[in-house]
Amino acid sequence: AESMPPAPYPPGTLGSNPLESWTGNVTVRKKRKPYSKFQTLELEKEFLYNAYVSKQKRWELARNLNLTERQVKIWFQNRRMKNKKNSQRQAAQEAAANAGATT
Amino acid sequence: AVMILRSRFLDARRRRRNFTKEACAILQDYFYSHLSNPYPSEEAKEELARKCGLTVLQVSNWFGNKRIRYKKNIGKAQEEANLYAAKKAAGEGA
DNA sequence: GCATGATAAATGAC
DNA sequence: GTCATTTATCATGC
Repeated sequence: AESMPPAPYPPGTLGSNPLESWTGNVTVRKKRKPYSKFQTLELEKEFLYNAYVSKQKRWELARNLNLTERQVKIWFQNRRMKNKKNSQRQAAQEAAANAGATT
Repeated sequence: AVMILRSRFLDARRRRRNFTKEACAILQDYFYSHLSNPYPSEEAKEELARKCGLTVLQVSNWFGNKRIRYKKNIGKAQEEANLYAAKKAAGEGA
């Protein structure tokens, strides 16, 4: 089975080729803007304290870093995913090392 | 200066290596064979990863980059790549 | 000098 | 909340 494309596809508004309907992503999304070094460092410091930020803390961070609460929330979500990904990567490397050592 | 040293071993982008031609051929073959829905399932990704000697994450990255970069080239020379799968399939059939 | 792989913001499904 | 994505950006290969 195949995965479903994540974005909603309004009917009839897609590309010319019916074979490639997935190319018609009509969602209007904000352009990605990298955060400043200061913003990233402050967020990282708070993430080190706890991976889940309270609403109160989120409000303070948003105000101090000139971000929206939504941006702070999403940053922590992405940061947790990054953490998990790195953990899995490290675990896989260790498993490979052990497999090589046991032979 | 400090951050440059930090990222030098933390960032995998520094360790980036191009995939082998065999791996790229396998990935492109799947991509152009599923142009109507180039979203491989987790199982398909694992199989592609095994055949290509890559990780599932690398396969996901490749399809993500391929989809967006294919989309940006529609109307240009990218459509010529459609012939890639078509001719290959025809060649195998014959 | 761009092609390419990996990552950082941002969205949507569930 | 997670998580597979989209998209722009980054860093590298050649």
